[in-house]
Amino acid sequence: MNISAPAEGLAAEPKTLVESAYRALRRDIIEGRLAPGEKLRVEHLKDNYGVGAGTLREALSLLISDALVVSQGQRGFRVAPVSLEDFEDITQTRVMLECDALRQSIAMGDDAWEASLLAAFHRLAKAEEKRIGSEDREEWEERNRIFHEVLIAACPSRWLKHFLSILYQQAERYRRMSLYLQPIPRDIHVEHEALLHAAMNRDADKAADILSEHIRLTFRSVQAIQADQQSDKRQA
Amino acid sequence: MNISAPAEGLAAEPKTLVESAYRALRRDIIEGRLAPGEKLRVEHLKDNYGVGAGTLREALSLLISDALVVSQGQRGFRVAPVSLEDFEDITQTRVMLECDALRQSIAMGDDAWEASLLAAFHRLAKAEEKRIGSEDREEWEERNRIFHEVLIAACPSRWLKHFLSILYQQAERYRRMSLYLQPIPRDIHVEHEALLHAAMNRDADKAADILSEHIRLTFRSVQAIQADQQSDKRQA
DNA sequence: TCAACACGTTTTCTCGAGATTTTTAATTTC
DNA sequence: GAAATTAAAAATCTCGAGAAAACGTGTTGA
Repeated sequence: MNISAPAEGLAAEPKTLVESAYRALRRDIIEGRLAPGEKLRVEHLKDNYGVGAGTLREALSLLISDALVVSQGQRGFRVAPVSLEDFEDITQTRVMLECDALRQSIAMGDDAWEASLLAAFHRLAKAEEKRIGSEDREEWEERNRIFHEVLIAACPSRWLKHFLSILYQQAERYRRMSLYLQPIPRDIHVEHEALLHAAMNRDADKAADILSEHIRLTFRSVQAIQADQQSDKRQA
Repeated sequence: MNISAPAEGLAAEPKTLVESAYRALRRDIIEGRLAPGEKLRVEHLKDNYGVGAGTLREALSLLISDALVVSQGQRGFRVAPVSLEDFEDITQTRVMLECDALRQSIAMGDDAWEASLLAAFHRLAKAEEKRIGSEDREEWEERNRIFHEVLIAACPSRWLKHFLSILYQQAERYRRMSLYLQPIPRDIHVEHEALLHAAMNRDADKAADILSEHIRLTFRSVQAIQADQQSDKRQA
């Protein structure tokens, strides 16, 4: 995720094979098709993604920026491992940065920002309705990301937003493990709605509180799932 | 700067040519030998660094993680541009993150941390003495980096420390423009000493205040230099 | 004078093959 | 039987050459 990437996720079409392979790999890692810790053998993967070895190596190098891939000189590439400890760190860091960014955004957002926030919420709500029946998760994921992005869009700090985009991506890996088997009952739509209203009312304290809880709840869900799996193992 | 890099900057020897080229390029960018905004032509640079084209491309891809290089598909690589606006953003973000990390570090640091902090300060002080006469800036730069790193070393958040290492590197680019022509009189040794004592006394509020000022002063120095250059231009 | 176009040059992007290093497996030795 | 040694196999790392795109220059036409 380049810091100079176009804002608001209006990702332009990939112009090079490196870019295509980078995106395909990123998707496969975030969505779990490439398992955490898995070895990424260039000679094997280059066929899967239809590019040369050098091109694939370059794509993997780019994924190191996002901390989705790790490399240890002379011993190749691996999918970045996951751990509950890491997700807790991601969650806490994200709460701190995203609340700060949200406060700045609420303080500085203008009418156009309010309008795009409403629009993003509406698109998300529509996807939430559709999501009930279908398994079209990707659309909801995309719109959820954009809603969170627009919330902090009026924050003027490019670096804050850059770091948050990395953390969001990291969190998505974990979130995908928990969202469809909800050990903690939650109505995400209601959470988003409360967030929207607090932001529109320029109530920074309330918005930050809701956002904190919103982010932390996902961590607790993943935590609960892991606890379940642990006790399952013990019984078996 | 890989997040899984060994802590405390005990950088192991580079094991691959990619790693060597990466470090050489990073150094040349931070120290200004490769100018901000400059085009990085692979065919030309590969001779300078004594590696093949593919290898150099990979090194450049790694530098994108650090936001020291930017690329626009099909139009090659460039050294990341600099601007006062960007440095102000870096400064503010760094103040927020580094103060938070420092508070956590002070809260959690044990005896071993205190010892390594004293040691790092001592090494820095020695380098400061030597620096008066000589032009051996690199040693001081390295020890200054380590002192700041050790200050926050006891903070348990790997992500916070990862982001801070990126911001520190960015700030170093700007700092190198200002430190030897000091438009604002300052005694950096005294600042570091006050920081050390506040940390050793576990006075988090005071330490955070000093650190904020310490980081902000560098920004004001660069700001003053740019203002001077502007007025010089106007006179000429 | 300016804009648009075409051509040649430069640079980027991409691939496949060869040299090192790591990993695996079998063999030997205590 | 276990540890150490050795050799084969696999994977990584590296380079140079060819295809595609961008850039600069000079020409043409209104």
